[in-house]
Amino acid sequence: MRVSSSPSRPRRPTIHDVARVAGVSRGTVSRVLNGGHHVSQEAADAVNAAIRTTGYVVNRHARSLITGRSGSVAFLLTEPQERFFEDPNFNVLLRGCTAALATHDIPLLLMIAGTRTEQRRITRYVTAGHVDGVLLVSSHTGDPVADQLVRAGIPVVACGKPMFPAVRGARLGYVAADDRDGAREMVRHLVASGRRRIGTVTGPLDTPGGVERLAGYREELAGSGLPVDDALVATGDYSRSSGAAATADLLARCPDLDALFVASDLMAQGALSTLSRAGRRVPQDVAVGGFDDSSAALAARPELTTIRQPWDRISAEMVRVLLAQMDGESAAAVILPTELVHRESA
Amino acid sequence: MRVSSSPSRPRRPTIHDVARVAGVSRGTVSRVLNGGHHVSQEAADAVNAAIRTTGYVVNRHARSLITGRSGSVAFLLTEPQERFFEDPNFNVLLRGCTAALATHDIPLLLMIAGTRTEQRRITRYVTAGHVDGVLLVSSHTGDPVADQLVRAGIPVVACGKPMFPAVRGARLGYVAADDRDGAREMVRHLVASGRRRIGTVTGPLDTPGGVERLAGYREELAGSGLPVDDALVATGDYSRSSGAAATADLLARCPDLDALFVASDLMAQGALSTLSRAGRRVPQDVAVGGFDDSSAALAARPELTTIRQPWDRISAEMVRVLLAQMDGESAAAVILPTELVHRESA
DNA sequence: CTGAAAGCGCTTACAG
DNA sequence: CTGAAAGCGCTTACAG
Repeated sequence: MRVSSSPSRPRRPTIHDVARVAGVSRGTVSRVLNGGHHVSQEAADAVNAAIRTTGYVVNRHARSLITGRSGSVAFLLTEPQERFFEDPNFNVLLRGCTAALATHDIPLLLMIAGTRTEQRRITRYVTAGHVDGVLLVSSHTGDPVADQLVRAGIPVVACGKPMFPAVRGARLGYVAADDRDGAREMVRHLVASGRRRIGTVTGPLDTPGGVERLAGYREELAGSGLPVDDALVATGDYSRSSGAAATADLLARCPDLDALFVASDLMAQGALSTLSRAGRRVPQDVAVGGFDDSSAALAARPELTTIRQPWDRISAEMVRVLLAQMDGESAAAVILPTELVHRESA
Repeated sequence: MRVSSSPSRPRRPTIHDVARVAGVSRGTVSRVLNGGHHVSQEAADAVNAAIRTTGYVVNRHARSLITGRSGSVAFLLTEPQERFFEDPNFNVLLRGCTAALATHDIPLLLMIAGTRTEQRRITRYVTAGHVDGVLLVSSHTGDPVADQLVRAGIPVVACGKPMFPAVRGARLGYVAADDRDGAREMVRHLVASGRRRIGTVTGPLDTPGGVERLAGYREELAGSGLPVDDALVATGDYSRSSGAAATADLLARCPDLDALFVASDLMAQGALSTLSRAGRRVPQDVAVGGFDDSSAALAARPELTTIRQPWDRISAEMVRVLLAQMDGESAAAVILPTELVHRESA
């Protein structure tokens, strides 16, 4: 039975055509394609020449059918979409992962598990083996998708330290910036510049970034001999508007605050506009430190002093660790150092 | 010959298992899977039940091997990466396309053709049939990738009106906002508010957005009986910094300008900071109108009056048109209306 | 080192 | 409506 190919596209050359032109068997062509082991130099040369003259490109579907591997990787977002798509870091991460995978000739499938239906669909798709591994962007507690993928034995590497407990200790790699240390560095900087009433706007406390940066804030304050006052802590959700709202709360509770450590640049933008509306000058009246060093830091007025997360390295490491896991290595955890970027706001 | 499956993952059920459980042949199962034509209700019910009990999921590789279709679509970026990844619209577009395709159970492959090498790799990948269609984000003249894909007969739908001449009239669909009309609307608004020396910062003039918005600016000015002065025109590249630089030029050349139509919100952000550094108040001294209604418009201070591009509809239309093209329909062009969003800057 | 051959899981004319 | 069968393009033990 022949499936008629559309008339516009001529039949693409197959391994059989290459074999004929090279004067060898299809098995030999395949061996050349797969590393060239157990093939004489002569045969290999003939095959490579034939590949060139025929314009042969491997049919990945046929290959996948027999190897059982798809040759592709998913980039999976299980957050509510808005949050991450609003985040300038997301772009950097996505671009970095795409580029790193391209190096290995592995296409990236973008998947967004916003709704329950989508989650089910994606879980089915991935566990059906349509993808060899998953780069996961999701840091919330009890992510059912991540949980199921890991249980199903799919290699998964998360961005940020995973918090879903069911999975802890399982075959789940991750790559994260050193959130706690970064937060400490920022608070240290604020203290060193003479601030004494330092508030913080945290990320969601069911995310590692939320928890760890708050912990770093508290540790550094305590280490500096400053009181740790819960009235100085407000929680946001990483969005600009939540940063504005949290800052308004803080200002109402502690009118005397003279510095703010905000757990993301985007929230810091919101903090800046609340401060400006309240007539507080930055940094003279209130110093503001952000986190991420995303494009939002440069767009802010004044430009944000912030903690740089090495996103380019994070994406490269995520891909490296995932590929290793797909090759059977055990899941690795990689923690990357952060860096203080000094600008105008603190 | 059996490829040993990894011990951790049990063999997945195949069409054969479903057939056995349902008590029918594999052909019948396949027919049910592919629309259920020529199948009795009884058989269909039995098959569906068997699919449920076995947890069967189709093996797409096997299906693709025989149908010759991959069942996936590429989202291809051929711009220098930085520009688009800096653009907040990009996220909206990417998310929208992913969601629209997901509706049809079609995965989106993200491809970035930054370097020459990448372009070659991607062209080979796509023309080899690894993807059934391409959503193209690239508006520059003479894009070699787009050109080759269209020539190879791959269904392609571009975001924005394509400018590469070699391809014009070929099987290339596109979806675009009405750039010219949007520009006219903004200039009309500026004129109506009493502005007389209206400058513009254009996009790159080898992009339709650059060309069309400039044309709209000129048309509306002429229609309003205002002089069209080339000293009032400066060109940017859609980046924030280029908007800042172009505005500085304009201010030097025409210190008396009282309004600015900036062809993107991001560039308008740059314009705003140049204006602020120059001591010009917005909108009192200089009114500033943007274009896009991206998240940058809301982040700007003052908030930007801008032209809204209907990105959600653009992505949905791109997918619709591409799918139609993949089904053999001819390439369509869709122009979507824009809308003035009135905020603080003008 | 190399060829012949089996088989991956599916779809679809072809007969009935 | 339905089954038997061919065949999509590839990889990989198995013999030689």
